Amino acid sequence: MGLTKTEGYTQAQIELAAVAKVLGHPARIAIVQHLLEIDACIGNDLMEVLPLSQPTISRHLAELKKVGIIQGTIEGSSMNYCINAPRWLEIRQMLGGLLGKEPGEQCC
Amino acid sequence: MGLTKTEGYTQAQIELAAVAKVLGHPARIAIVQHLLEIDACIGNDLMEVLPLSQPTISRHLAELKKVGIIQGTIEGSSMNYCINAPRWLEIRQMLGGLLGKEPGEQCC
DNA sequence: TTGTTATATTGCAATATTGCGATATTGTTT
DNA sequence: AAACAATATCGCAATATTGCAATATAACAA
Repeated sequence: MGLTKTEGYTQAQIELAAVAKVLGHPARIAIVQHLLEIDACIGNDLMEVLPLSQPTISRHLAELKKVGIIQGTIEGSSMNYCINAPRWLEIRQMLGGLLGKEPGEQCC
Repeated sequence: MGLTKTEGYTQAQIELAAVAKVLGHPARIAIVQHLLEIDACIGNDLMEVLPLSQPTISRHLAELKKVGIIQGTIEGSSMNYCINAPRWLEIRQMLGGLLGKEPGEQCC
């Protein structure tokens, strides 16, 4: 099918998975790391950072934007992408909530 | 293509993405949460927790195992899956290292 | 041995993802 | 206006993912 079932899960589980999924690609990890590093970024800079073509980078940026990790504003004829700070803190909470749980004793 | 390029990224980026990717599905999120909750788990319990068939659950378990999030030991005729504690702490470090970075001033 | 239980694997169909070249689109410059 | 720059979208091909039914496998029970 290729289509993920959404019935039977909590909204929190679905959203957590959606965020993790978007982070599940090295190019998007690299983009996020780069943005966190330099605080602001014009999209084309990424052509020198990533081993991908311009259209492909554009798509990865769109995916990151879809779940709110980054936001972009128009800056003349170029785009100004950066981390969406409030959302980033939200994601930290969400993922942190999962990661923070203790695995307990080794049982098997 | 459908095939993710791996050249041009650091090993850390590739591994981080691989872990995030596996967490990028609500069923696998639910499995991990459930395992963290009850500390141990026999695979078939999941049939009552997830809205999925037995073969599909088995595949999700296999994916979680592939990146080391869970481990399974044979317990008679059933499986005993649980969180791989040392690996879990490793993953917490990896993902935490990314999430912990401050997004800085809102720039756009 | 035969049946039962628990899990894994196979085979398939449907959809999703990834990547790029070509082409829009939009703003800027000359 | 015409050329240029930066980014987005389209169209395509190749591969990946998801899900289930059917089947295999393995341990246990009667």
